Amino acid sequence: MRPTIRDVAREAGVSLASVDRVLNRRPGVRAGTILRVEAAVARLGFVRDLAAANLSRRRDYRFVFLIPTGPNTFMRELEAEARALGEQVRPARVAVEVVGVPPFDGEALAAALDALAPGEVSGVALVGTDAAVARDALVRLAAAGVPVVTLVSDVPFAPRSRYVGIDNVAAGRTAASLLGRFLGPRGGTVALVAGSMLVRDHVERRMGFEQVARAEFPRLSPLPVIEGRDDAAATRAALAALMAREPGIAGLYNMGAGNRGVIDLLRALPESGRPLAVAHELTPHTRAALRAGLIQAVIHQDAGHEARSALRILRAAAEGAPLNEAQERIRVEVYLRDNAP
Amino acid sequence: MRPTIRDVAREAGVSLASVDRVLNRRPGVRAGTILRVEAAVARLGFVRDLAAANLSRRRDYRFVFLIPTGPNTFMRELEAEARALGEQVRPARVAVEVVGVPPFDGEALAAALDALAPGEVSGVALVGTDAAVARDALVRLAAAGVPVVTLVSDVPFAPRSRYVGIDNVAAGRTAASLLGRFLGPRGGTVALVAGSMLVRDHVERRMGFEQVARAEFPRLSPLPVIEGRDDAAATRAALAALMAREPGIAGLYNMGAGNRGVIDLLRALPESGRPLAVAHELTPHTRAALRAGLIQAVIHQDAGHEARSALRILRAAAEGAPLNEAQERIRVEVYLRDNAP
DNA sequence: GTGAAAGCGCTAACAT
DNA sequence: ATGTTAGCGCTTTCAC
Repeated sequence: MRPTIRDVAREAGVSLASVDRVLNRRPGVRAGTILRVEAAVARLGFVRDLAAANLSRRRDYRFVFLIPTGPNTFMRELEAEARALGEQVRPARVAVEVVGVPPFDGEALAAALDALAPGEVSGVALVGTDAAVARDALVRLAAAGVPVVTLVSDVPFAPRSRYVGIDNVAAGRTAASLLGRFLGPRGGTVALVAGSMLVRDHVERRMGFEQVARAEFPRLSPLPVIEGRDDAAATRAALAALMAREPGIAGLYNMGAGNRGVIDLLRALPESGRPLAVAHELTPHTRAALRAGLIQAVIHQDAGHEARSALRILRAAAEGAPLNEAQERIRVEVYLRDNAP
Repeated sequence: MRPTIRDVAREAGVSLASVDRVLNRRPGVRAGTILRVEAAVARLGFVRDLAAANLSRRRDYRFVFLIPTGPNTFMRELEAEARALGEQVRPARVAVEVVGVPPFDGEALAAALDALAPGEVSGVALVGTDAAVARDALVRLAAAGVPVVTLVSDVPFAPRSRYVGIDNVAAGRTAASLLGRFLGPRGGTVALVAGSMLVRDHVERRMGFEQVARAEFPRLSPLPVIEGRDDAAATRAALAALMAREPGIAGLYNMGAGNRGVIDLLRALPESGRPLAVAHELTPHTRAALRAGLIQAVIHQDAGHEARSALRILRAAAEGAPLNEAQERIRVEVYLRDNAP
């Protein structure tokens, strides 16, 4: 039988309340008593039952996830994961609420953040738009004592703020490595497509790509970045225009969303004229394109893992619990046709 | 305020005990009462507090992990993860015990399994050795009602038995894809190294490799598999012998452990004569080799994820709870120098 | 069949 | 500074 605070109290010769005070480091206990209780705890190997403690405290948690609206497949998956997670943790008395926010819109994000009543929310996770207004709203929220994590795209707003997502520089480096090796010693020109150079993740991916291209694959010539605003049609049009004025493109790296546009364009090209392509996020579209050989590799981040990780981090912050850091590292996943799930 | 069984009882006009009986589908309740309770549950949106339920049931869990002994870095990491996990879940009244078992030894594994008293253990996770004796012991254990999962290397012993680990055929396919692309149109002969063709994971990796090599990279010529028993020295010796009698090896796929032996040998080779290499499991050694350019890619499985997944599955089985299947899928991770964490 | 009441291990008033 | 006691939400005897 595992020891309880009653056992500890008896062993230390004090009351339950004193044991509780010591365990929770509450004031009002003599130093000597503290020592006796701690000795008893050590002797018995006592470990406090978290469930019982939380039950007694009748704590309820409410966490809010701010996720961009719009057709972006990855964001929709992230939202679905957050909602599913909410169902899963409900029996443990924690509520997860998903709030939609217009994408690429710092003002809207700031407004949504300011609308949160600090007393009523135990923590906030949000997909960042790196604008000054948003940063300010985050600072206010954190100042009010609400734990905050940024998801997928970071907004560094405080020295100790946490980011849940991949290392986007590493992702860009990986893309360059793959394209560099796949293209071989001949190299070639490479088209770079982003959603917007105003979101941090795309900027960082580009940086990583250039680093490796320059240092290790000098025969790789990246063209200036074109922007597709994470929209399929716009991306396709911009890319088509680029290919028209820049013949002989050998490689393609889509750092943003809008993969449907890229894939449609690739499919329309004669096989001999198709660049080798690397894209982000495994979705039904990119998976099909991998299988069809239209895309050679996909760099991926696991939305479910990110949602769970964000919740674990917020929960730990809310209850002052420790964290298994290794579990929270989001992987830069690489999928070829053969290991795609 | 979230509803409790008291609210449900009041709403349905019955007692707490009846509500409890209905919620837990225990017999001895009239059909009409059941309906009234269920209606009240639905009306109030009642969700049972799991922590309180477990507390009241005063349930303790004890799970046993059977992990091969020996110097295999990956297995040591798996053990460390299992132990760390044990610390983490102790406050929730679940104990995780790690038991060492000699590797590649079906008899020893069977003996360890038979030594488990079915009544005293809530679930067992084990790294499989696919021998008949082990399979029989697993059947006995499962028949005694103990939930079982196989880890890393499967032992199919029952139609509904669960396996926690990567799809090793996909891993082998991925290795072939990478080597095929990296070597380019010239192709070349490829050395295949395994620990033992008696463990299922290595056999499956080989199968996957051959599939892709034949179908997609006909210029890739895999040599017959050599075995190193997951031992660095033995692996190095066997590989050196192979290279001596088979000059001009262009690629290398180590499906097993013993990476230290492979890496030492590669380092000793003149740079021009080094095959491009793909290995399994990211460890300090393989990470360093990636950075040094001695290995081009590592196929990895996350030991921490596997340990946590095994525990979640066993726990769910023990308490009859549902599972988030997506969370339990172990990824075939691919690491190049640039995305290695 | 159904209900009342006593806990599970811990916390939080409220005494002392 | 320390102890007593009444719960937290649920399960489980044991009566009725």
